Amino acid sequence: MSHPLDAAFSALADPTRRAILTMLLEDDMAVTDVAEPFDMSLAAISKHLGILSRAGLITQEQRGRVKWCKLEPDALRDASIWMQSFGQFEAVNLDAFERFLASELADDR
Amino acid sequence: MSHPLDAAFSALADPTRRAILTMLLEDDMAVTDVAEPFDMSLAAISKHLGILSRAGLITQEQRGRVKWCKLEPDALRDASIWMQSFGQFEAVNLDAFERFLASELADDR
DNA sequence: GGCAATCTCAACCGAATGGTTGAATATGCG
DNA sequence: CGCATATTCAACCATTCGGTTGAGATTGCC
Repeated sequence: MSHPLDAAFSALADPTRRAILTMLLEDDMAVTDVAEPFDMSLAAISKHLGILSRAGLITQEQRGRVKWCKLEPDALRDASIWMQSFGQFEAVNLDAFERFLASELADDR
Repeated sequence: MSHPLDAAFSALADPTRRAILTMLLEDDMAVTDVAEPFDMSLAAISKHLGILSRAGLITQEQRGRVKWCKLEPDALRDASIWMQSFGQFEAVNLDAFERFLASELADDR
């Protein structure tokens, strides 16, 4: 799996991992807390986090005995940019999207 | 693999399939012509095309003994919108993003 | 009809995936 | 120290994946 896009897309292909990313959108989380809502072992979640980490979609920082997981959207952005090249469905560039985001946030608060 | 995003992302995870999509960006192609530049059997490419087709990323139309492959960017668009929601900062209202998309497209053409 | 061309099917193979369990390794706390 | 908490490691298992090969099934052409 040499190309970084391979890792990013195949990490995104799993619904558990996408759910984890969505959770991390809210806030950074410890491994145990990430695992809590899922009906699977902690070891399985630990593996999923490893895959997300190796794909660059999250980073993990050890603090004490707790490992904090943090969303890292750069790899997502690369994948997104790749998809943009199929621009038949959207003439949107990321800069425009960021301006959109900024205005959304400005409106909200 | 119940969720449509599962199929889309895991189809995109393979470099051969991404290359095929890029080729189809140029023009519709017959299966044999798709297979030509790759160093693998026709049957393997046929399988890849089946996966892309089941993911909704392409459609295939039989005409005579030739099966034409056509890029179908709707599934790509769904996946792209999902990813955009992770934009660098905060959670984004998808409805708002769709309105944004619509207005962008309206402006362009 | 006969033959080449186009594409899929079926069976097989090795490697990767997604899960399990039980043990191991740190770390924090009373 | 002794114990609970947090996380990973290692071995295992069933299933899927990405490829192969050889044999079909259609279709077009002379």
